[in-house]
Amino acid sequence: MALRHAVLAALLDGELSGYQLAKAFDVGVANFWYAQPQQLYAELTRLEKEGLVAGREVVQETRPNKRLFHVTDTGVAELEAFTAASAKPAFIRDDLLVKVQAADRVDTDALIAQLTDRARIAQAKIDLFGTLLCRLRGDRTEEDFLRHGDRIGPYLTCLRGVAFEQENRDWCVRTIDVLEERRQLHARH
Amino acid sequence: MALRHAVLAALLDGELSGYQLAKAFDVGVANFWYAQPQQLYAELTRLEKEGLVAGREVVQETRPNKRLFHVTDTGVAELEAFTAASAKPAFIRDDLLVKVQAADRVDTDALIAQLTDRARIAQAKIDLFGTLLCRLRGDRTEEDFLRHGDRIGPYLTCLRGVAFEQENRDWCVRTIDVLEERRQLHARH
DNA sequence: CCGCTCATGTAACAGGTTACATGATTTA
DNA sequence: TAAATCATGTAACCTGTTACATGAGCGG
Repeated sequence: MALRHAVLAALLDGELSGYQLAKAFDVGVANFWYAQPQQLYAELTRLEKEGLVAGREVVQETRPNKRLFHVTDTGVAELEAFTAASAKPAFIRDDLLVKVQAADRVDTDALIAQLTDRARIAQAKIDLFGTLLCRLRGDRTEEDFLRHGDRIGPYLTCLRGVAFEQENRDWCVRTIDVLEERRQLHARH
Repeated sequence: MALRHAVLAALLDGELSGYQLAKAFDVGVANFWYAQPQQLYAELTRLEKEGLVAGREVVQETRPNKRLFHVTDTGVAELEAFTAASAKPAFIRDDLLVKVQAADRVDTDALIAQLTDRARIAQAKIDLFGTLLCRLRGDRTEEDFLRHGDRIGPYLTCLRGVAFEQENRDWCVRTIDVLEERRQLHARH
């Protein structure tokens, strides 16, 4: 069960409702973990039952009531133990790469379209993460912030996200180039 | 069900036994998909039942007999359909990044050790993929191979793997630097 | 003789995905 | 008036992981 730790790590930045947490898992947290809202609601319930997070009801008038959760001391201890335990190597599972692996035997038109799309999405994420990084470090330089900032965890993971998406985009563009050039060469036959 | 397509794509390069396929999923295929041997044996059985791959028994004397599988025409058609369908965006799920997200609140010693380890593993993969790329392109230059080679799918995915692991390694090293510098600053208090 | 490679699986369990469900308010 | 946002879940299903199981040959 690993989602729980991602939730705990995400909640370190402050109280969040299930809904807000789901939003966080759509942007910044998506750098290191992906989860659907349903999973998060279920996980929050479990974590609360085990005392790793605590929630408080917030009554709203124009909106449905919500419950804001924060990490308890037990929760922090759990994160501590998790961090001390050795991490298993991360692995990639990407449909698009499977398709590229098969590129020699299948129609490349649809593939090029998907690579184009992926490159566009990657660029959007790069832009998003860029503004996120600016917001996190405020008016300090990156060096200064990383040396003296209070909360650098999210910044570091975001740096990783930017690098990942840049590489993602560049690889897509390169692959599109290769496939298109080959298509032209093939057409001349 | 996506493992099936990864298996089909991996089998495009030639007949493989379940055991050999497991080896492939440990090296080259690991660039785009990860799976355990048990999964592969089960998946091969299913794929054979559905006629997407076909196996033939190879009797061996000094070794246990094995069954070599290849993709059937139906299997290629399935891959074709899979490639045409739109890919959902890939996502990352990495324990180590969760730990870095929480880095401000937990002990960093164990974390630095894990980052060091990860950097080492990444470097090993870079080296491995480097030799793999050389083997795939033979004596041709990369440009030449990508333009005129028969089977560029595995090469392209491997390029992606190299870029990913380089970025991985660099980010680990950078993060270690940051955490160690902060530790020294903190120690002076 | 111990551990590695070849070679293939089963069974129980944990975890994740998809589909379904509800309902009020704000914005275009 | 249609769509998006806020807010929370349940249930069925699919997938993946962990543990267990077997057995022969080869190399140090």
